[in-house]
Amino acid sequence: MAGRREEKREDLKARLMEAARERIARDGLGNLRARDITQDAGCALGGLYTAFTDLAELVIHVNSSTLKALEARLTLPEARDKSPTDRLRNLAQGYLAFAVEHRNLWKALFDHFPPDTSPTPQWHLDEHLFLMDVIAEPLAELQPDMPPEDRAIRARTLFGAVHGVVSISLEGRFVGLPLERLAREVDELVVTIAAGAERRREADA
Amino acid sequence: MAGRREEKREDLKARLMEAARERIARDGLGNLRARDITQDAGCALGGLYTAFTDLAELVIHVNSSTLKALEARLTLPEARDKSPTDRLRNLAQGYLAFAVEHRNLWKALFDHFPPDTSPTPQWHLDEHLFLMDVIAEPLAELQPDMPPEDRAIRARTLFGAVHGVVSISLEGRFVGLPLERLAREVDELVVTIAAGAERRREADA
DNA sequence: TGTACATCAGTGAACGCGCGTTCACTGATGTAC
DNA sequence: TGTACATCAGTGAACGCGCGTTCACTGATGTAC
Repeated sequence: MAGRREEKREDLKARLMEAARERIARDGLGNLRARDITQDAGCALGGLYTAFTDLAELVIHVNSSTLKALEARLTLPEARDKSPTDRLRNLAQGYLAFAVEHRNLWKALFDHFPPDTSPTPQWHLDEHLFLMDVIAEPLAELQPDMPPEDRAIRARTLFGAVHGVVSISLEGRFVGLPLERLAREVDELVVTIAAGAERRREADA
Repeated sequence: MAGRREEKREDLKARLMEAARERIARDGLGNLRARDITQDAGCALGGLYTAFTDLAELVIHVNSSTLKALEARLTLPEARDKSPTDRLRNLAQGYLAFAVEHRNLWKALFDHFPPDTSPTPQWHLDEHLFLMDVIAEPLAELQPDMPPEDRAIRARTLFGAVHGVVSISLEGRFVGLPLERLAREVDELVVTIAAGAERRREADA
């Protein structure tokens, strides 16, 4: 049977990714060790380097799958026909929920800086862009006359604002807030920004 | 002459801190090495451990001085008698300017996580609080009826939002924005939030 | 289908090195008289 | 003020170890006939 090799290879890759994912989720990216991963995956230490060029590449693949999971979480059809403001609110709450539930995987998205010798590949950088698109879409409805370029920047700003509020609470430099309270802060922030956008549209008209 | 020893000791501490500060500012916290610091400071490697318990403690002292510099930048008397909204705008622009000008020192404030064996001391955690106070003060003027506890939380949210927008641009995961454009985004965000607060006050009244 | 050879994925002991921290030593500072 | 001794800040070579990566080997998979 042809492809037995490729089959095993894919299986090894999958086991390594799953092991790395679980290690990161449990102990955080900073405590990720090649030896732990390969042990969990049931292969020798060197096996990692037959499946991936190095540990950094494996982490990028884990982050890639985390981004896909986040995307799935944020594009649930539930909010399809709500108002743009409510869709933005849903996005923010979804982002918060995802960050809380997968704290370490979510942190790894922002904490992984591979060395200059093997920088993050473009295909992975591009994977972040869906976040901007998914935000830009309700924004377009709120302010249809805004040029798409400005809208893209505004989407980034909105993401940055929500991400910042969530980070500050979950990274633990400052004292933590009860989750419901944090959710309310995020919600009010988004509502305020959305209302601001709408007022700006009216002012322009 | 008494105190010659203490004098030298203080001098060594100061030289080490200055050397560490410059290294972090130039190469970033992640590239900080005990050997580089002591060489720049003109002492032996072991000298670091007579002045500080370990490298992490030295970094905390550098971060402490960075926070003091930030505080000085944010409490300039220039905006004393402006409107609360304008004072918030000034704070945000000052924060952005500081982050841009001292990017690596500013990053170090958020990137330094000492090991569990010697966690960040309380006195240093407390040093972050001035940020909240300095934001809470204009907020109090915007919404005098808001309970101080909620105000503290709201200050944190506002800080998180501005910090997030600034971070996203300066940490370079996403494509960079021209500084003026970034400044405008931050400004509009603050104006929007301040206006939202004011409208909320009017609604309550 | 079976046998002989070729390939190459996977193995795991060994490498290498970066780097924080230690510690036996010494020479400058402080103390006693 | 000067001398003898005590202290201890500062020295820097050596330690130690964590950990990513390599590489000579081997056994499973693939190919040829």
